[in-house]
Amino acid sequence: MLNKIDENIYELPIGYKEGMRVPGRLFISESLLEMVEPGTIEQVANVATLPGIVKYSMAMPDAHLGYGFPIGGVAAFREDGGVISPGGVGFDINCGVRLLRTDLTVEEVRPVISDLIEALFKEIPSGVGATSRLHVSDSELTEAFIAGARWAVEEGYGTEGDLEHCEENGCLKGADPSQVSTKARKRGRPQFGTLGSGNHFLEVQYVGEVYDERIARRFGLFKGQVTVMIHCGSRGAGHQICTDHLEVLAKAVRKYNIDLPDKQLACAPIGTPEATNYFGAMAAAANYAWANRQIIAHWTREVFAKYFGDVEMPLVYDVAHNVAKIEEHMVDGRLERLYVHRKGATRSFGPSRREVPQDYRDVGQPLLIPGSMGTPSYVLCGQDRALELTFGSACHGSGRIMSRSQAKKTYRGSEVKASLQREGIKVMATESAVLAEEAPEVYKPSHEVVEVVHALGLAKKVAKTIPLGVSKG
DNA sequence: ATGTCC
Repeated sequence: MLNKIDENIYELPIGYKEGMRVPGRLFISESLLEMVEPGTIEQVANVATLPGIVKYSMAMPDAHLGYGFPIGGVAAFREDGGVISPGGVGFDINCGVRLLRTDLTVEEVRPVISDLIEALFKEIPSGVGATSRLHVSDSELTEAFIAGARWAVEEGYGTEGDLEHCEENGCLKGADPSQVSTKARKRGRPQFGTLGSGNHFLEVQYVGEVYDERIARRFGLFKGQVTVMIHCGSRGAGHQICTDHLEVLAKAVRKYNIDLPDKQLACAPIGTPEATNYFGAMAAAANYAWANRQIIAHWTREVFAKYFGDVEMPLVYDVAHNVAKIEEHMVDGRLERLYVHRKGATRSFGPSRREVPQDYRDVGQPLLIPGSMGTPSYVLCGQDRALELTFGSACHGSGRIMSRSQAKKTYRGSEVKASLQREGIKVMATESAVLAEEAPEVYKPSHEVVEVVHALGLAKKVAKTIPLGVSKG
């Protein structure tokens, strides 16, 4: 059924499932493919049946089972005849990663890592349903939905330079706060400026290895340097927005007579009110997430300032790995406007794209690939080759191989914590169960995932960061 | 991921 067509590329032919409009493509190694559940392959095939899908239904090497679309899925739809689907974005709209760099070295930070993590844990609220020490009014929330990270910067959280180093400058155009329900606002307002739970984290790390000196220098990275990685999304706001609009889109599927192999692929034709309204609400959630990461980054800088004085902590970059965006891509020799859905997939634009910030333009955008808790993360650089293969996309992380429930049965939080402590990694979490759910063993090895995208030329390895301490939900 | 089932 899966045909190997090249090294690390497998194709799922149109004939695999009735209704497929395009083939499926998995960008994955043989050994990682063995870890992919059959259901995930099925989801790749299901996405290929959606109206207006262009080229292929794609899966990155960290692919696993998701809601409707696989996590690690990339699908692009033409404006004329295509659809937009919340399943292709995910519940945590604009879940993403940002990386701050410092001019501190691992030798300076390691001796105080325990206190530093305790301070970060205290200052940056985390956990399920955590509430913020920031109190925004309803109109301020509306402004954040519209302006994203810029709203936070204008409120004094961070600098103009931060915005230049955010994907989309930290703001998706077309956000429509009128499509955000009262319920979503009610959940999102008190959580604005919180980390969340699950695989979300704030990690103090250091650059353990540099693979490409020239690009690392361009990103401001050097061996032994301390960095901070923040991984979080749109909290209850994005979750509620997704839930609300799934309900509307389930009806739209019947209204517009769309034949779906799975109800979880609920969608609406681009241009219909249902699709436009979801897109407006999704953009609002994406902007909330960017502002959220911006606020958290600011508080992180404040904590570092207490310990290390007036330390500079520029933003290396901020990537969105759960989002749908309008982008121009070459299709059969023509430039077309496409709705690119990346769910658990990172944009990987090389030098030829004007979306890459000016100071990275000659090398490509940074990609931030978090490892699982206690394992290395990677900084990659976008490559033009990705435009040919994946609409300019690559992997987003390690990818789960064990369910949360199974992980809780298999591991104990206290033991996971002790084992990390033995490696010198300080861990703080609101709930011990989260540590069991996020045990390093429940994820695919991140280095294997990164090797595949590097070998395919989707993104280039630049540096590896090693955890010193982590604050979690 | 998520007020982990209104």
